Amino acid sequence: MHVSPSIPTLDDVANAAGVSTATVSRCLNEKQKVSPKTLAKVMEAVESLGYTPNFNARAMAAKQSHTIGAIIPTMENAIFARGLQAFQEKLLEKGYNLLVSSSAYQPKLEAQQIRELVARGADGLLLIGYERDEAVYEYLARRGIPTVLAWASIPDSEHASVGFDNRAAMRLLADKVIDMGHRQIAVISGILDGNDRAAERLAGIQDSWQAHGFHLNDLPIIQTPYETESGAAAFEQLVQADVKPTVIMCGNDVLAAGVISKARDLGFNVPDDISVTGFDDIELAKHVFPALTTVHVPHRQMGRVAAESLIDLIENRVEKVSHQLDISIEMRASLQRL
Amino acid sequence: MHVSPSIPTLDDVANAAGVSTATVSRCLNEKQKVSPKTLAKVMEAVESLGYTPNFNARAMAAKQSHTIGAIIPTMENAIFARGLQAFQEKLLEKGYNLLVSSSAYQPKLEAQQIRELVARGADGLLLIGYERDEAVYEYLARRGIPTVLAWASIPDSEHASVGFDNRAAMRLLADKVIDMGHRQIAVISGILDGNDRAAERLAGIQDSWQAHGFHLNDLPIIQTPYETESGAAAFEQLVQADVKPTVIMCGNDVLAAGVISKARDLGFNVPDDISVTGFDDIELAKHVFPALTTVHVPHRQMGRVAAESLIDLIENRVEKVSHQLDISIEMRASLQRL
DNA sequence: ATTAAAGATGTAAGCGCTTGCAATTTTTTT
DNA sequence: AAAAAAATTGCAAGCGCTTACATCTTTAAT
Repeated sequence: MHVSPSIPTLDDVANAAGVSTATVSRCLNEKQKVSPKTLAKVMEAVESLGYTPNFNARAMAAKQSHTIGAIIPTMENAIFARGLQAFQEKLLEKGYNLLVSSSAYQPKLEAQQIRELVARGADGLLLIGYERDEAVYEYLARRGIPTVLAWASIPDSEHASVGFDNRAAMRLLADKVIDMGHRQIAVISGILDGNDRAAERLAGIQDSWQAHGFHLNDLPIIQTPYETESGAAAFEQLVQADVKPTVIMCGNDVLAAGVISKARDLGFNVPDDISVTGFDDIELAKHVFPALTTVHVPHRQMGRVAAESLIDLIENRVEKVSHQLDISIEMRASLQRL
Repeated sequence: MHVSPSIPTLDDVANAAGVSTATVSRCLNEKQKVSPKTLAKVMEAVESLGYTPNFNARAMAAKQSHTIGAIIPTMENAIFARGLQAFQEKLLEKGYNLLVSSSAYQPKLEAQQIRELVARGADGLLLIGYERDEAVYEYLARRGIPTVLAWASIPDSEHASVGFDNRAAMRLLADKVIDMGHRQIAVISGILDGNDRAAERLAGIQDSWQAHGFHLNDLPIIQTPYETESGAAAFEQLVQADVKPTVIMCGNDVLAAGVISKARDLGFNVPDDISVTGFDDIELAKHVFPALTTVHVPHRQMGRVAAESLIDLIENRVEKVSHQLDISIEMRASLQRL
């Protein structure tokens, strides 16, 4: 005869220890409210039964889950990995758990995942960027879910955020590129639709371009998904133009890696024949050859600060604040003076 | 006056639609048991109230969560990203959700996360590798939690698994290396303790080495964490030996990327001066220069198959099976005939 | 038209936990 | 030693949902 594996509950522990369930619950959650001897008695019962609290029941009764949800556009490339890891570490340290899902850069899917995470009782949410349907923000506000937007910063906003100014950062890099003598710039951008970071970065290049007295019509731009293959394909297309670019500025490092590989395949020497720049400074950037000139983003710091801000929001109900982090330009071999 | 944001419940919907909560529940879960007109009525109420079911309550009442937990050693490098993304996609397709956490390669932490996920009501678990405390397996068995082990395969085991033979794969690569004339092999392995994949891979090299009549004492091995920096440091150490290696075989691509970078920094030409091999064939492998010879692992397929197996286990209670996937050797420029 | 079968809906008992309040015990104060 | 205050503990009412079972309608069969 098969006895189904019965999982011990609070009741079982209470019986074993000869106390009420309320007391057991207190032993688990507010030790200071319980006498040392009962605590010992109860903990022993917990041990011997191998009791683990049922999370769903606890969340439901306590109306809080000690869980934070994060929705990132993708797990597939390293853009968010490092920041998210730091985010999680900080959360664990503070007694929270992390639920991750990925939206595949699809706003619809993101909205759905937000509902999903809220339905799961997430105490707070980490979202990437700020551009999303107003209805989503309304939903979050109505539900009273503390939310932090990361990887972007919007100081004047009604939302809490931690990130950096994508536009100013990219402009800084573009200024440098132009100062180094480049006049034929081509841009490989991520898909702009629904991705404010990509849009800001492109705008940064355009800012610089125009500030230097050039015309937007003379700035070739290709929009393509954030994948190395796409970067490679875009490069192939760009170098067939009448006026060859002397530098390719990419919306992120992943695209740039694709460009560098493809350039070599096609017989270009980077940076002698053509320079390349990226954005993010993911690990890859140091290891492609030539090493990639890029914008260094303090991912780990961003993750940590985001975690702290979010928990502040949840626990202390502090005002929403925006943290603006500093970026820096990482000059490496892929960009050369003309 | 501030009205706290009150979240609509099943009751609210039932009232609004003029039916019982049971009926609303049926509309949401088993439409076919409800008449078309009530369905319409209820759905309208759901819409207008903006109702989202409370996940915790549902999981508790139904005793199943439609949630799968996965614990991976790290999110930080790309080793697991691709497989996990595919895993998630397949799960979503089948109506399941994924909860991810990372154990930082610490068995203790992993055990804790397992309990955590089980407490959260995970219907099943995806774990990496097979080497873990027997107590963990007992716990899982007692709780009756279907579990699939991935990134490793253990055909003769009592556990369901989907993966590949790390040992045989690495041996295949080592055979190739030796066949190409290399006699001075040095190995940079991941930390063996608590990481069966790393151990198997090392064993594969040793198998080949001995099969070719060499002595284990002549095979330098450095154990180090799976990070590019560690790979670089290990390389620096290895090339200071009396007999210089002609090839460095690395436990994974991340280590190998570190080696290639460092080698260039130190003035070595890869592969003319020294060859390098990796394992995994992550994206990075194609984009380092020279491109990395490595073992190609079908990560996406592994993720998909793992998802399917796990769901089979959960829904149909089928027997545990092991899926052994085929790997292949990806010959690229970093390995050269001697 | 009568009865049986099938279909739709409602009733209510939990699922395992937390927590306000009341009851009890212990400690402190007078 | 009695009274008051403080510290422990227990009681029991939910938290929002699912589902076995009972009840009521409708449809099919005789």
